[in-house]
Amino acid sequence: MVRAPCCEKMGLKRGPWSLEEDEILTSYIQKHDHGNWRALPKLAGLLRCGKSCRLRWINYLRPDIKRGNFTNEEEENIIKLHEMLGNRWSAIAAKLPGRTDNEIKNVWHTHLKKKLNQTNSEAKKKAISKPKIKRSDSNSSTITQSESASACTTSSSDFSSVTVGERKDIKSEDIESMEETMAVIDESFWSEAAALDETSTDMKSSSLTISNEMLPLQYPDEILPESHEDYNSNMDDGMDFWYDIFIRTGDQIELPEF
DNA sequence: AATAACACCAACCGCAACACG
DNA sequence: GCGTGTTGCGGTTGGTGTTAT
Repeated sequence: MVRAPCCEKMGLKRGPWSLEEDEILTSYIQKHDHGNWRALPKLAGLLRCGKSCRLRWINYLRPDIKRGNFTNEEEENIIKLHEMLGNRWSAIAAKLPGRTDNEIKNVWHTHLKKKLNQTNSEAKKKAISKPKIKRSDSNSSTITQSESASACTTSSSDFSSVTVGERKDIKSEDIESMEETMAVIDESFWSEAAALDETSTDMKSSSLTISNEMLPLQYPDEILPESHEDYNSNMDDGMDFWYDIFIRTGDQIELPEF
């Protein structure tokens, strides 16, 4: 069976929809439901292919579509969902009532991708001056990057992982052990840390002790990569560096210059 | 004022998955 | 299990509006 030629070859109309066409399609679907999309245009009296009608209805005419700009909350949700699901726009749209996959895809390519890249490059710059971390326990030596890398494989529950430095290859077993305890502190951590440093009256040096109040800044568990493959795809999609220093409650961080 | 460059977004295309006989 | 038709999805395109030169 040969694929049916689409629209133009069949003498059907293409391009932007007129108000009249919208009205015809809307009133037909309201009366009869869409049923078979392929048969719909003929039944409704439209010179369009079924595919085009379906798209128009789903992305524009459906009554439950939310119009207007995306709120910050929606944008943040998209970013988080994209980290989790990748380019599965329909799955992302399913979590955002009133928004279509096409709209989300557009907003991702026009705004969020740039926004994320900008955020990452700023974070990269900040990461150049790495903070020193002092352990609060008996062997309170400053943590080095190699130490932190080895900490990756530990599953000690009182550790939180923080990212600092360039991307490294991480084995899938490392990911598994990290998933239980891993939390990534992102740019907001450093800005918040800086703000704390500025406002704190008893803080003489530019250092910060990790306290429980800071824990909510950690990445929520549900947006961690589900698999090594997901992890890699996230990395390829702009999240191209992770800090790899591990901190825990009570640790003291000497903050970099801001 | 003209036009080039850029940004946005609706619509299209091709493919894969699914449904059904 | 296979062939065919339909639907849904993600990537891409191109028209239009806006901003910069």
